Amino acid sequence: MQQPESGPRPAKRLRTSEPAPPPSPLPAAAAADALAGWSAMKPQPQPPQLQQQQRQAGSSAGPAGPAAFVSPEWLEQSLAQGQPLPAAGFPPPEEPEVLTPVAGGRSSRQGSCPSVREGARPGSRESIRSGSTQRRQGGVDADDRRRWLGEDMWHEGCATMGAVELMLQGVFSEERSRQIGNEPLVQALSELSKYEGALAADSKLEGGVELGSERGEINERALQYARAAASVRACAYRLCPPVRAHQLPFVAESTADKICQILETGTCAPLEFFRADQPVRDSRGRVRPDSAGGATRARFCKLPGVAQKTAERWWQLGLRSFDDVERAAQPGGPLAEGGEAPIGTEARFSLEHREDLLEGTRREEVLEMMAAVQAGVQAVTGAAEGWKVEVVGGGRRSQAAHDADFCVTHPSVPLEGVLLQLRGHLVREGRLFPPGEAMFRTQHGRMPTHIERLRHEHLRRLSSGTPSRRTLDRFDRLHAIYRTAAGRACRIDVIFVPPDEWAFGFLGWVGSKTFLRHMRRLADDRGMFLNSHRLFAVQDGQSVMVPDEAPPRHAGGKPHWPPGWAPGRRVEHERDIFELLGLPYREPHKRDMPG
DNA sequence: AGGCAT
DNA sequence: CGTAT
DNA sequence: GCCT
Repeated sequence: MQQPESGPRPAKRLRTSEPAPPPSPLPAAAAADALAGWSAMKPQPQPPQLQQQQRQAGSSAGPAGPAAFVSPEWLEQSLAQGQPLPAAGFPPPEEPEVLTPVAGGRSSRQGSCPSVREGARPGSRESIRSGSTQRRQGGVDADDRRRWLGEDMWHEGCATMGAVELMLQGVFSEERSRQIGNEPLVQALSELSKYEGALAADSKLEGGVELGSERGEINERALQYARAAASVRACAYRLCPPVRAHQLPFVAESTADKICQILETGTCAPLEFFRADQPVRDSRGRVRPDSAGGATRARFCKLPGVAQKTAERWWQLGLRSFDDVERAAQPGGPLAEGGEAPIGTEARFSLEHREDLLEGTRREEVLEMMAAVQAGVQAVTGAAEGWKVEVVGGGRRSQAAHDADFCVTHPSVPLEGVLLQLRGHLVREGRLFPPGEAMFRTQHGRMPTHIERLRHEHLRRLSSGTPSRRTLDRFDRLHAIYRTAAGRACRIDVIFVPPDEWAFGFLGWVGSKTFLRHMRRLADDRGMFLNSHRLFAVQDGQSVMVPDEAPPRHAGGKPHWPPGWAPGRRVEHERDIFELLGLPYREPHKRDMPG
């Protein structure tokens, strides 16, 4: 079948969509009932979900009584949300506020908070629509784009590009965002994303048909909060209320509301409910029963070897803390061998060493591990010179990281088999906890045929929209637990990248995850396919490597060599990939889009 | 309404 | 089911 | 939940 060489490709996934469920009971009425029923503290006939929520709110986090020590903000937000909020996030008025709205941004050319515009009231239809004549793709008009990006990053093309490309013009540095004053807001949105992400295992039952449990399905709320958090991190001025919908990319009505609440009170309803392990409500005001336990489940997910399904399992067993889990894993408990949900080897180890593993990896430990990897590859290959061992992952983007990631290559020594030798070496040296005791996963031997497989993957995606079955890269890799000289346990990843794929592998392993999603979406928009191995395009129905076999594609999918590029030039550095995609280069510490 | 990274 | 950015 |  002949493939189109340019232009938008067909719909990616053919979903069998069920007819929409009948409209739910009036959300406003239900919400009013819930609040009235709660504040009056009188038992009224109600749906079981509401009763459950009230019990939880009253017993754990709710205030002792409606008239006691609640702040005006608490009352206001509870009314706005149509539900009583946990009181924890609403300190009495004399307490210092977490976030203090301050007029005027450091980088703002306007000299005052640019969100305050003449006449427009926050959140009103008037203010939302007022800029619509100017608005381009991405929902954000040119003036707002320019203020969001800042003068240094702004250029003419920014006025009309799509939202994904616009985002990639930004600078994503936690340090910069902190200096501007937006980092507390970034952290709040990122926290929401993590709670939503921890719930991703929940299967949504609609019309009796299970949705969202298929592999590859995503949690749209987690994704959206991550995008919004990234957008705020790149914002060049200090955000202060009122924040309008479409004032910055990936922030529309719903998120703008939450941002205003966070800026005014330090928190918002879903955040407080998640923190209190209570179920949150969807945008239509309906309780999402599967969202109970967000904070506890997100904490469980931090253990290596534990993800959404296991965390949900533990929550449903009534486990509420690591101590609970530890007790349940004792002989006779539900998580013991022969129990109803036996804990895995990796999770058991992680639980035991949680103090080490949850603390994260210190700088000197990263350097210790890097030296061990460097010495290890030299020892097992006998090649003393030429090894390149680079810190990647969060440790490359910033100082703080939960684990240590290393990309390894050599210009002439064949990498086949080196991973297995290194693995054995580090175990013999006592530096890695051995298999059977802790996380110890390796992938090897997938490299020899990987390019042809990637081409097929690319074409299959293009024609049928079917996503690849396997989503991780094909490099030889090791995921394990390292024992430092001081005896601490640290998560370590070692990835062997062949020299001709170095730039792609390095880019893919430096991340961040959210940054990569944006880059790969942009490649897709351009009719290309980007992964940790290569950049591909389609030509004559074939998948071809860019730039080795074909020029990159630009807007409209047209083949076009960027300045400085011509047939024969190869990708050597990360910067080359940015150029082929038509993006401004960003150093790793400026790719730190939060997740 | 379809798509959301690989 | 968990693994990576 | 936001963008196209």
